Amino acid sequence: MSMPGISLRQIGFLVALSDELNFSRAAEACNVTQPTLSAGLRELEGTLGVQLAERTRRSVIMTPVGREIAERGRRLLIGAQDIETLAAEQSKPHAGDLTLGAIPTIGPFLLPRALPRIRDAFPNLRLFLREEMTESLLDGLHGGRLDAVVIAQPFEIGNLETAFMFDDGYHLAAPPSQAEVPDGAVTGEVLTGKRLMLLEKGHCLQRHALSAYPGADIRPDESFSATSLSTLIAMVSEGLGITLLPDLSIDAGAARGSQLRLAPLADACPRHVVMAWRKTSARAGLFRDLAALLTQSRDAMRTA
Amino acid sequence: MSMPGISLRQIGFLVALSDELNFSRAAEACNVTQPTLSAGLRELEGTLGVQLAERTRRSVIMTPVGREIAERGRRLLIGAQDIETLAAEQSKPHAGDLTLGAIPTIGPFLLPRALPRIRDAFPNLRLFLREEMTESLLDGLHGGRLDAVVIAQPFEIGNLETAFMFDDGYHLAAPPSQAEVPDGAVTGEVLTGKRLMLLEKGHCLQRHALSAYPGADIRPDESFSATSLSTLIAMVSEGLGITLLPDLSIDAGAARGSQLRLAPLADACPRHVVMAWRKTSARAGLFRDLAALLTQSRDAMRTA
DNA sequence: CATGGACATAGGAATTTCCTATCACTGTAA
DNA sequence: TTACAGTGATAGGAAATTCCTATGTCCATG
Repeated sequence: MSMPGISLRQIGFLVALSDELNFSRAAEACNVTQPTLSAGLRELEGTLGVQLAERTRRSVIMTPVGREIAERGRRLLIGAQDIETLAAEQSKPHAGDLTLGAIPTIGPFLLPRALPRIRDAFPNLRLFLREEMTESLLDGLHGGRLDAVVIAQPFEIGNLETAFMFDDGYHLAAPPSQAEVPDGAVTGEVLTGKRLMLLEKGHCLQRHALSAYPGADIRPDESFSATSLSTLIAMVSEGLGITLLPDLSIDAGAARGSQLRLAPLADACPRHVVMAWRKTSARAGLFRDLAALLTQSRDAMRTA
Repeated sequence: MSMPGISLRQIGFLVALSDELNFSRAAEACNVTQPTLSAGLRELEGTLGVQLAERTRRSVIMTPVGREIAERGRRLLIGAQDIETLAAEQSKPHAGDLTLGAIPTIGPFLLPRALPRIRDAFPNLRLFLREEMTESLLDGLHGGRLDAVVIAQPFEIGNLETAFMFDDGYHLAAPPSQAEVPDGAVTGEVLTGKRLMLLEKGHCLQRHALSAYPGADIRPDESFSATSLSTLIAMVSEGLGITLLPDLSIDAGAARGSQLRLAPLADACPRHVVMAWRKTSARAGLFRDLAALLTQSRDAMRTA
């Protein structure tokens, strides 16, 4: 294993530059001055023997190799940080910073309830929470911006490790006026031929809700799309249509105060809510513990 | 992406130490003096905040974290080297050093014939060849000791990329005395109930030959095992038993000069010979080209 | 034409690196 | 027991590197 001629610092410069496409901003991101970054990149180009970025006076354009190397470099930096994290986890288990992402149809209903429990179990953990849609979460995970994410399967997992947390079924939500929705539990039959109001494109709930009854003739109401579950609930209250709401959101009280008719759909295919992280992550143990805590929190909401 | 506190150089120290378990030898491997490595490792332990190695006066023992971090570090170094290789490949395509491994039942018969062709096509490539058994080759590949390997499927590929090269069938090889083996092509039936002499444990040809006729009652001759194909051929010549020889070795003239009776087994399941390399390798293009050249060389042997 | 923002360059101070020389210790062999 | 060989740690200083400030040069824009 011969010694590398390049340094992580220089790789960091390259990655920052490929993100910012601007020497000064990249330098700032690296906590160095612009000349330092400039020299560092020049030296990297020297040792590698290839041009990594085209500098015109006005803009920076990465060369194809530059882009490729920046991408590999990003993975390298993540690996280096994993090593540091691993060491930190070793000396102070379950402490330090953790950036956790969650999809908007789960995060706001689950995490606030779970926070006391988490704080209690891991008092030295500083939790940074983010809500994004699945695709963005997975990007962030692979790019090192996020450490772990809470998402709903089915979805295309890449090179990820997952821990199952709980299944999340659906309630039918209809305006109080809509008498065709009975009180109490109903089955998927009431939905046949109906049009559902859904969240806007990109939310996995959209896709999942439509496949809650595989083969059934359930279609989206193309004329509406909501940006959040609370908007959706408001729209249903206004009598604009019906929708499926995740059980979790209802148990969390999202529909409390509104005049919805809610009926559990016991026979719907539930979503599988999981915690996911990079296979190479240094804190799989923490993530698994965290997943268990979130499962507990969800169970507590059910019985309450 | 915050800047790492550790350096590749220090990681290199750790990896070398975990390989050598001796500061002086590790230092030599890193081309530094022992005090330098000593200080570097101490500093690494300082920034990581964990002890990586226990130093007694008499020996070095890696701590569990030390081992884990060394393993991750090794992957990091490979990634860094891949970047350098990628850059080199960019500025001088298909040049530089390449360490190619091959199993002993293929390498010696294929590579010598192919060398002129390779030299011709890639005059700036310096090829280092190694012959090892499959398991060792795969280890070397993942550990960065080898860049690409030539092996025979089926086998458990890990995170590898492969390029198919050619199928390699079998000839039945028997002593000249053994009249039960007819001249000309034969089918698997002649083998039923027979005992085959094979290479010693670890050679994939052993396993492959026995499964050339799935379901057939062919068993190894436990009392013999050869260390190389030429030994095996000599043993058959001596009348000690019969065996299956790969077509490639015969076309390469391995049995030339011996008194074997050779009969092609047209209906045997052939081995699939492939080139394999790390998915993350920077020279997939070169490897694919090389595989094509080797396929050509093999075909040339057939027609000749 | 003046301006602001971009990246490159220069020079020097501060830091870091890394070597040689040496120490302190410990098993081993005479 | 003593001498020795081999281990990793330590010290000190020379050399190299790093990285900042200040400045230069070019270009697009108003």
